[in-house]
Amino acid sequence: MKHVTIKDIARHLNISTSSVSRAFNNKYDIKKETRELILKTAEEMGYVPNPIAKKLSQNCSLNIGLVVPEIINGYYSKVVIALQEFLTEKGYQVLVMQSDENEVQELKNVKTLINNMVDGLIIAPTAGNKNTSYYIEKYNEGYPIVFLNRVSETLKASKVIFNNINWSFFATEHLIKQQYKKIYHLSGYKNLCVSSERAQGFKKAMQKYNFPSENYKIIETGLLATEGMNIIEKLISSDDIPNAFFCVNDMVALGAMKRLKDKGYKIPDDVAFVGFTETRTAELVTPQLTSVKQPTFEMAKKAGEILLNKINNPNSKTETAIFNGKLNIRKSSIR
Amino acid sequence: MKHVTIKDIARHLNISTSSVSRAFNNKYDIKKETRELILKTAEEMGYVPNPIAKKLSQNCSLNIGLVVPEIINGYYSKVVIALQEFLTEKGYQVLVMQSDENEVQELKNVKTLINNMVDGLIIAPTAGNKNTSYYIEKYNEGYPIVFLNRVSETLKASKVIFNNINWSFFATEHLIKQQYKKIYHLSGYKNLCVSSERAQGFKKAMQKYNFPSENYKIIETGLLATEGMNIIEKLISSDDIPNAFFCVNDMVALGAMKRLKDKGYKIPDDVAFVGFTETRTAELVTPQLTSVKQPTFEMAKKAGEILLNKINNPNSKTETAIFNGKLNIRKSSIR
DNA sequence: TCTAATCCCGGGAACGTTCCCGGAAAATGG
DNA sequence: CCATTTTCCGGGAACGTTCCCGGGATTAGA
Repeated sequence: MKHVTIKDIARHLNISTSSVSRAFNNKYDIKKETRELILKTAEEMGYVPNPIAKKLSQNCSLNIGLVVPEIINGYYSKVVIALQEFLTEKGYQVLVMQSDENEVQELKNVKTLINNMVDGLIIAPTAGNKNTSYYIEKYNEGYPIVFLNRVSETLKASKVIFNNINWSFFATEHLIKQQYKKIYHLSGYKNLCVSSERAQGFKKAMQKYNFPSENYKIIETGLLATEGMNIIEKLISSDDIPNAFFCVNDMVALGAMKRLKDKGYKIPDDVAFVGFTETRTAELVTPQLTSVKQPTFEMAKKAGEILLNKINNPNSKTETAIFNGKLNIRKSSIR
Repeated sequence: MKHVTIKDIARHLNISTSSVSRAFNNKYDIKKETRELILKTAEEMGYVPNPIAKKLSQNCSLNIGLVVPEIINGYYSKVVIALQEFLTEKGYQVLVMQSDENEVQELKNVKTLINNMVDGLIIAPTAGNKNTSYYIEKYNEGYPIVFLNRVSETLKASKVIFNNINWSFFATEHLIKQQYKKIYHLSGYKNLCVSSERAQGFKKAMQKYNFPSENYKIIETGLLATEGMNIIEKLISSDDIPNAFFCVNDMVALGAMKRLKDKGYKIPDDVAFVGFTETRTAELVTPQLTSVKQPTFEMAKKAGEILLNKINNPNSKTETAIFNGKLNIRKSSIR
């Protein structure tokens, strides 16, 4: 288990450690032959560079911190994978922490990561803005941070976001064109920007198509399937079921759909559904769920690119990337 | 952004760096008052220890490598979270890599992690055994490795596994007791031990209850929903649909169920379903899917415990933990 | 042929800890 | 009061790299 080091190679070849180091870092001031000799004997001696020593001497950790709300959520597990792949290839390691939709936990995670000397952070914040000011402070101090997905367009920091307003507008428009006359929006937490943006898009569509205010409604629920179920219970008991639901995400849609089906409603004949942030499950339920697909991989990768750029080039400008998606129309929303 | 170090504190208090180090590591040979003084001024000066230097000097990385087939799979995202929580609390960091059900990728991941000097590895191997011999070799050299979930009971290494045989026996028995007379098992890859174990459990039940061989069948599919869908197509075209399916996992069950529903079959009246490794979706489809729930968190945590024990106590014995689960009976399998 | 530039390489400090060793001061024992 | 132990602390090497500095050898320029 004893590791062979740069010194062993130097001693073995009777040269200096500097030269060995130079050979590995492909520096200019080394003769081609000696470089090749060093690499060859290093290979033979089974040398692998010690990343920890390297980190200490260059004082950077080559670690990137990633904070997401919930890994079990398919969206964020894709984010994790995408960044994992992208950053590993660039020589970085990714430390993932989840905040469980809890601001206190989130801040704790970020501080843990900073204390562990990550070279930069990618954060998909939870609802609420209690921590944002702290992050912005760090960001303004020059600490490389990129916000992903859950952050408002007005935030003054590098970020990668989805065009929620437009795509929830399109999703709603689709329902309108299918001639559904009474449409409710099941919204997420009010203080979560993606929720409010999606609600805005919904409202915009309602107004553009002159829906009378008694024919649409925005109901705040949450992000979980159970919350979709609960709201249906309430609506049924107050006999207030519309023709169609546009939901803040697939989970809420699936929960609501499930409960309505159990109560004997026919989907989409009695009630139509459109979700958001397409999940794997969307295609496994009956009827299949119409949903807005986001380019998750691309968004995550972009966040990685912006972050690395900031790390390698500290006074690079604040960057904002806004992505568009695709409305996958399935049986849950067509007559 | 300049970090304050142990030396700064030493200089400021006019003491040695050794003492400062001792104060932080709570070593015995330091006076209580000086220790408190040091901690206090360190706090005031905003000192945070540099983990990289610590790692170098103790030559251990305090990193644990975790290799899973697929993070997007709900089971493994739970594993990731559980280990993340457990190991972070113990002062370790977790580096997660996914192998995408690909042996080559898996080996590459493991080697990357080893080169990055992880102190130990937790591996949930993909199907096939090409890499296992390499891992066992490392294990026998004393490298701390714990296998999780996907590994046969006969493997001579520390491992945490689920009692697949018994619980697929119970699941099958449940279908038998519901009076289903013709039951097929949709199995995963043949060379994946969890698949073959689950098939064994199924067969055991069939034999115990004296099912004639024309009334049961084991069909090899895969682990994905689409594979469940495809097999149904085939069975329908050869007019070979049984009364009940016991499936290797929920995804296959959900795919198969979906396709049967689309073709007009009633679940569970025409065909019943039981899955395995309960997913979130199990409760969102109609009818809800009966499934075997595994104690994922506990299993992952146990793997972490065994690993840490091995790291801190290199000649600790090989350990095997076998877990049991629970059959959650829902509408998809009751008359 | 002499000077200046270029090319290589070695020496050694630095990164921020831990930890071993030895010694001074204090406490203990008789 | 002296010898011995205990308590506490400082010095400095070590961990394995990188990187700056300087100097010798080689080449280029006239």
